[in-house]
Amino acid sequence: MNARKLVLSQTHCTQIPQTIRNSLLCAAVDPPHSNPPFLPKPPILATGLLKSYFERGLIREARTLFDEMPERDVVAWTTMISGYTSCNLHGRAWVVFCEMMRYADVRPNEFTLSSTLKACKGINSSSRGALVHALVLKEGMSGSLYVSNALLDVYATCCVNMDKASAVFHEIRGKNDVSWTTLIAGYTHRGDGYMGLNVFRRMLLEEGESNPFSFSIAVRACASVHSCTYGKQLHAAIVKHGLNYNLPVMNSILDMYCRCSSLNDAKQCFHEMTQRDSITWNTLIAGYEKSDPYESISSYSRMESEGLSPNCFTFSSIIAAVANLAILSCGEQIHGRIIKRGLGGNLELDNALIDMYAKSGNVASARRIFDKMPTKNLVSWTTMMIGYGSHGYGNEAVDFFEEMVKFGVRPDRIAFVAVLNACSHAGLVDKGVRYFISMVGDYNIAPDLEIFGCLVDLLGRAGRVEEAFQLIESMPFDPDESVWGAFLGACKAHNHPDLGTLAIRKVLALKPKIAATYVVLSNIYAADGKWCDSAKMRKLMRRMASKKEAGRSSVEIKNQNYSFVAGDKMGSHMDCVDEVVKVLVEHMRDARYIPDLDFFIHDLEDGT
DNA sequence: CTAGGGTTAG
Repeated sequence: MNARKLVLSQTHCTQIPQTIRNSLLCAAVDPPHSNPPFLPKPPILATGLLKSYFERGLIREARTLFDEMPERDVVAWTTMISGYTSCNLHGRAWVVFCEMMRYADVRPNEFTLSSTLKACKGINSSSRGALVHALVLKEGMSGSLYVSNALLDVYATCCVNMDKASAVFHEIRGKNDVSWTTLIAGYTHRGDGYMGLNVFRRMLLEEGESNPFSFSIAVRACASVHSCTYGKQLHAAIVKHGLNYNLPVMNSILDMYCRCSSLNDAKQCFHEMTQRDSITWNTLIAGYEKSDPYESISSYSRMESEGLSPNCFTFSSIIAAVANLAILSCGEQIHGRIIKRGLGGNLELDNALIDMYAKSGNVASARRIFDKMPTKNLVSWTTMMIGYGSHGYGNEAVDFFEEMVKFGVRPDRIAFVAVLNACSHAGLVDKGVRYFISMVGDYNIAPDLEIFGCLVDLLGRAGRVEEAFQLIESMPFDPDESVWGAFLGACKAHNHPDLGTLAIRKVLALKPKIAATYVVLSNIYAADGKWCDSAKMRKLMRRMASKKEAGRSSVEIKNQNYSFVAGDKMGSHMDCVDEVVKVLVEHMRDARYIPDLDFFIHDLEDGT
């Protein structure tokens, strides 16, 4: 080591553990006698220091030290690569690997290759993974289980399908549980839960051995296919293997019950858990968020009273729950707590807040959050767009979409659904059609049934009913209830009785599951004077509605929340609602709006 | 110096 190196080491050493510092300084002051002076020992100590820097997140220091190292062996290079990936700087890790291959006179070993493959996964690049794959073959490293498993993981997470991953998997001789779990996770994380479960079963048959990792990912697969039956079987197997004391495994079981909407099982599972961490609570809170927002909020207070502090995940769920209930004052309170806890700039939380303010009718506040965000992603833009679109600002929503594209954010399918809905409500038919063409042509997004539904609605609302019908006939999907429903509305609004009759037949053949469909049908019959058919629809609807919990609406009046279902009598509060409705009707008359009484719900008693 | 699992947003 030269003198310059010694000085540098001392400056670096101010922030490192005493033991490393001492050994490094000793090594620098007293070179080992066993080494001849012109053949320096490999920089083992400096590499140890490098690793220590990365563990503490001291990236700049690590880089400076590495740059100053007079001699850098494979281990030093590999430490840089794995150090960067462990700090989530996968791009830099890749650059170091390229530098090593280009300029350094060292050959990569199995450590280097598997660390580099992890970096490829981090930057989501299967092509770079394939490059490393070639190198693996060239270096004769394909026998290394670590390398093969890392390669399998890159292909499983970054490729469009599982072909390459499964090819790698089948070539591994002496597969271990990591190989199996990586394959299962690959299928499961891309939404192919059945295939994931299939591989899991094969693993149990062939391996005869299981591990907690594979169990929790298999449980996740059950959740993704909403199979509570498989989930319960796995739960039983987990108890049998004594894994019901493994916290991550039980968290995944809890999540599975929530996602399968088995809230009673979720509740029981939660109570039986001997150990709970913040993920347990977050899972429960997120699970209740969709079906029982009140319970979600009360779980949150219980979580806090048990001394666990909520994090971004907790608040995201709570904000979503509040958004579903549209209780603005509560949302503002939670927003305050988020700021107090210093979680203000979190991207996902800000996105949830935009949605909450927009759903509570406060589009301006939503926009304020959006404007203040240090970084925005596609979800931020889309949420804001939906906020505009669903409050009658169709033109603003469309402008917003344009601005987003100009900003360099690439829209996905959901963003197109949002902009098409906005066009539909703003009456911008031609623009909407152009967006559809651009979506397919410029963005290479395959339209699905939902997108075709938007298009049918767009054409139908604008009165281009025949075109809408041709579209339904020519699209590569079987139209569902919502497509026919949108079309039916158009037939009625623009007076196309023949196509309307056809649509009615099609809708009824699908045995509708949405109550609103029966309302539309009933009203169409009623408008036509077919009272008997109309009543039949009401009857079918009531029979269906009684099977499931009624959809509740919430309203906030003077800091009081009222929740009610259609047809509810809210007692004395009803007077207040009636008053508001009367005022609204006055406004409508002033604006010379002629109400379409055909759309009024004909609440006929059965048999009339 | 190396590989696999659990919770967020449109």
